[in-house]
Amino acid sequence: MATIKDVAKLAKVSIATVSRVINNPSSVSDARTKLVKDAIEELHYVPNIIAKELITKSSATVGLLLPDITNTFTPYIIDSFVKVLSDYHYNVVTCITGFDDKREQELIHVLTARNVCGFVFLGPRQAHSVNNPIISRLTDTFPVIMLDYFDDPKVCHVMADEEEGAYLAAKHLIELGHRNIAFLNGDLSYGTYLHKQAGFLRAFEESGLTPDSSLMKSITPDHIGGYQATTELLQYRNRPTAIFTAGDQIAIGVYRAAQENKVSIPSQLSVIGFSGSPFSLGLHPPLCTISQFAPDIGREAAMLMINLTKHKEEGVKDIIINPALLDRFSCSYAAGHAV
Amino acid sequence: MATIKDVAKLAKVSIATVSRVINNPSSVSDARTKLVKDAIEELHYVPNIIAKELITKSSATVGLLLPDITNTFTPYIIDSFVKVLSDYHYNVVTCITGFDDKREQELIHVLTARNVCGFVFLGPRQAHSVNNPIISRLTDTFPVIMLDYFDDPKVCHVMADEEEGAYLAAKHLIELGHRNIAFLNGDLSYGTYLHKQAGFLRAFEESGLTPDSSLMKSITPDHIGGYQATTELLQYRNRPTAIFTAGDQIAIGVYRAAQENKVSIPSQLSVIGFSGSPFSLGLHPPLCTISQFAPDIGREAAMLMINLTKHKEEGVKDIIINPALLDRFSCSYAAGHAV
DNA sequence: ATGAAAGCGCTAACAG
DNA sequence: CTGTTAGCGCTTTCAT
Repeated sequence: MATIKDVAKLAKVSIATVSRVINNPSSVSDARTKLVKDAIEELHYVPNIIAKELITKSSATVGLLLPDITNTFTPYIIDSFVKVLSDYHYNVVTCITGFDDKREQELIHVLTARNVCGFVFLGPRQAHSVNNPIISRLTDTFPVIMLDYFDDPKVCHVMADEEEGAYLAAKHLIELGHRNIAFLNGDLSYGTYLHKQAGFLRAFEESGLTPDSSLMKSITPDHIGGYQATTELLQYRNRPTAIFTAGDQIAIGVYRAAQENKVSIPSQLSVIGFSGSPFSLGLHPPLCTISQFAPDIGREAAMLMINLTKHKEEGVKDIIINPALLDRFSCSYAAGHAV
Repeated sequence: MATIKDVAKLAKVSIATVSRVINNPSSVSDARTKLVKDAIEELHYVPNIIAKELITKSSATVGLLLPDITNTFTPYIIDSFVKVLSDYHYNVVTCITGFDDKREQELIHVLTARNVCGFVFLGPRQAHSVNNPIISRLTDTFPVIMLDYFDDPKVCHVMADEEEGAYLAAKHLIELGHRNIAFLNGDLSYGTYLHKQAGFLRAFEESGLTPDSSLMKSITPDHIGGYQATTELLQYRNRPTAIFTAGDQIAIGVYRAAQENKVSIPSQLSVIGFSGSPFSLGLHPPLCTISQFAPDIGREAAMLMINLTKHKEEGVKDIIINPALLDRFSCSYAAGHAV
């Protein structure tokens, strides 16, 4: 790889002049500018951004940490996040923790050593993860953006109001006349599932109803967990007439279990998912779901990081996105409900 | 952020000694090692990898370029790719081109400037993309790994034999007695779809059969394209008894169209997908599909990159993974076929 | 075993 | 307008 020295030598100018035609072209005479540009062309010279950042003490690389990428929600956030940042000439180093605390800690360390300008954490995080104090301390040095619940006023949040989303879902089912409503949720040690539960309960409370706790389950939040739980639920004497799932992936399993048991959606079983990934439209019938507007989350997180770093915008800023009920064809009135 | 100087000052040693306790501990006395380690601890010192790489002229960052991440296949490759690389202390800068040639070119340029150690291209690529010559020239300086068809002996390939995969799918349907077999494929200017077509045709040729070209369609390779095409196909007088799709996503649309038209899978319509993403198991009935073993592709690509950079392994190496038919419940014998 | 000094590729005063 | 010089954070001879 050619360096600035090689260019300077070939163009018969000093390296300072080369640096100037790249960073401050107006300060160099036309004649020398041409000389330098020709040399750059000839040598296929590409300035070393790393070296530049070393001396300017800047960085345009953001570290993105996430536990899992193999779901239908995360990639949509990454998509807009990465695209917006690259529009502004930022790079993203993607790290996958696999829900492993030790690994996450190492990755945070490596990203620090790699001179990132900030951190973004995407995906479910345990309220009492051993790394949470480390992340809190990170805010002394870097902007930290959480795309999830995290209880520290020094980190920024960009996320949907998931409590409200779950509230919307439960309220919708209650208004349709359902009373035996199952809730297929994840592990409550994660903030996301805890808040979804809170929203679910709030809808019941508001209606003066009491949820059947035997229908509220903590499962592995994927299609397998959804399939197993639904298969069980359909045997219950207080069999649910509606199921709300903490993620669209879970709903896939619900659909399969329902179809295998010849339970028709929505006439015999209403289903609402959570996340609003496009593929939920591909199910039959198209899944009613709570959209978190993944692309918006990614875009807003990217813009916030840019403001926090480039414009040195001060003050912690939280961006909370309103979730919305995407009413489609997987919900209907409960049997016997007066319309 | 503390620097090596700060540590040296606090430990009252030279910066060379600090560097040694980090990189070559055996060459420093126990007493000074402790002094330095205490100072590192106290200052939360993290060595700047960037500066180190600048001087050692090394790099452990690989550039990953892909057109689209919002599908059910790509994330599985990224998952294993990123995880294996981080096990070996490599980082991955992820860039999304959005099928935009200009953007891809800029991203290649930026990654070069960011001192990556190599490039990986993941996802469909046009056989005559304007950037292909640029990528070819990249091989003069960097290892380049293609996770797709690319016609240059200087780039490495890690991918499934997709021609063989399509052949397997078509052969399976033919052996089940199907003759009216539809093929929902993508744009043939992309190598991946062209080779799938070749495999499809080979199976027919081998059986002495001629495919019905009116059943071979180039569509947008997602669930919407699959839905639209299938809705049409089901009106045909030579209505297909089986459909092979170039991707699992397309098959989602096929399922929906079939269900809406009360066409039962597999008894009235057999379906085979392509890619083998786990979610295809969640469909009802579970989708028969050609697995490309995405996690293997990611892992092998990562290991190859490590060998190419760390061990300076010479010679271009291609790793071709055998696809496999995952026979599940979406295919059955053609009506009237002798069993 | 340890420190001084040179230098990776680059920018940014400082002279001229 | 242009070149010289110092130095970003770090490693690595070269002496001692």
